[in-house]
Amino acid sequence: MTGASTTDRGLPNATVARLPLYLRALTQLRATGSATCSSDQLAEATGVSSANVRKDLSHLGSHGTRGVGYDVAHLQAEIAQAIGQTQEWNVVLVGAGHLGKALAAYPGFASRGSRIVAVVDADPKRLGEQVVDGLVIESADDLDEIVRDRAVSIAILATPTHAAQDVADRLVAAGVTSILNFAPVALRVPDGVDVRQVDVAAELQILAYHEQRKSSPREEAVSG
Amino acid sequence: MTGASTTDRGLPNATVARLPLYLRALTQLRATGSATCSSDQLAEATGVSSANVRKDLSHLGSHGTRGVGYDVAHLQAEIAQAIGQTQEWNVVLVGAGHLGKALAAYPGFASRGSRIVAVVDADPKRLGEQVVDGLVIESADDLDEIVRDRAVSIAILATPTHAAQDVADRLVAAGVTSILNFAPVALRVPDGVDVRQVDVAAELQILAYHEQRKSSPREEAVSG
DNA sequence: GTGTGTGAAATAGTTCACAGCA
DNA sequence: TGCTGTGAACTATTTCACACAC
Repeated sequence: MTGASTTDRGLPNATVARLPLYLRALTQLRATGSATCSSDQLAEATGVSSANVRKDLSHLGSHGTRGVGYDVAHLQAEIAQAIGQTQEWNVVLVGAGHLGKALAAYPGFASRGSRIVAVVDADPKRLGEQVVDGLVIESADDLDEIVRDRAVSIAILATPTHAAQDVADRLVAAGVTSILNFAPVALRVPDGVDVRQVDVAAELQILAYHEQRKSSPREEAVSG
Repeated sequence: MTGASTTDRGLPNATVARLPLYLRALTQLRATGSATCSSDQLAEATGVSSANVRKDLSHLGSHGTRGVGYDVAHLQAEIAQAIGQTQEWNVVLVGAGHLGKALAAYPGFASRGSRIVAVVDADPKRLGEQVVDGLVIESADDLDEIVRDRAVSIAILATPTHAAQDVADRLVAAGVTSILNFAPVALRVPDGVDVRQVDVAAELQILAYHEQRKSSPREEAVSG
């Protein structure tokens, strides 16, 4: 079976996770003036195999031209449509510590479909502080109002670990249905709410595992 | 086939990616004074299914006790061993912008096996600036020396996008064999070098895809 | 009873390899 | 001739379900 039933428009998760990469690559290609590109070029630019690129794009029902490749502008528009980049998504950022401020200042969101419309923090001492042009730290008590008034559906959680679950509960109660969580804790959320986890220390631990294997002596042919 | 041949000690990648979660959960359990725990408890704490927990742990050749569960301290030690947390890993952080500084200040690395031993930046104006107790921004020109003298094998890349590939090349040349890359670009590295990618904007785009599906009208039973 | 360990089944994802169209 | 689109094969991962040890 194909991983998505005939009646729903759903793409395989693995494909969805790669669409942003293709979009990035296409934007670059477009800037260089290329009108078309092959699956090999996209593979080169994204680190995905070319067969995998073609399979992914075929899930979009996309139309490349045999012998030629894909029309860059057209494919870009198709992917943008598929992942909802035809609109901007309003995001609330919770937690204005070092990481929160760094994320608030990150210039890469706007060009990729997301806009941080509020930064909130629980610490009264931080209220009113300007983190970046047009963004002033607001009170976490106003989350409900902010989420509703500014049509927020996505939140970034950059709070201390101990506060994360509580904040998540309040975000969900206020109507947020997607959370990007930087706190190293598994959030419990109701069905219908998506959580994606970014755990930098865990990433390093995964790398450490492979490092350890690289340096340990080869052990082959145990029995033959 | 099992995904790892009999002759190599390798764990499935999916399992490796979850070991840090189990370790985190076990550390917490230990703090609460629990001497043993069941796969259900670990499942609860990590968001992984209990069957999956048991399968993962069985790959370690781990010994739980039927009817009882796992010995928390013992399992913790076994996982720590498996992912190389019996030693500390020295990490160089490249790029001391907002994100780099936030990462340098992050307190969660030390307790999870990694230590940032240097922060470097290409901007001469930043040299000498103290980012955190004991860490002063050094010149990117000294990367070679730093990597060699401080036994660094893992690097965190928090540079602007346009500089990332160049820095990666130099890191690899200096002997780094694992890179955690925050720049939104697919790094080209030789075989034997591991790269893990963190792309926050892409994460938001993935969430946006699911948001879009939630709000769009249900389309079911196309034909019957 | 209780909860692990594990084959077997089910599902998900990737790669192969080639027909077919420009 | 070049490159897409895709069934089929392969590989990876998760879930099931239950024998077995405590």
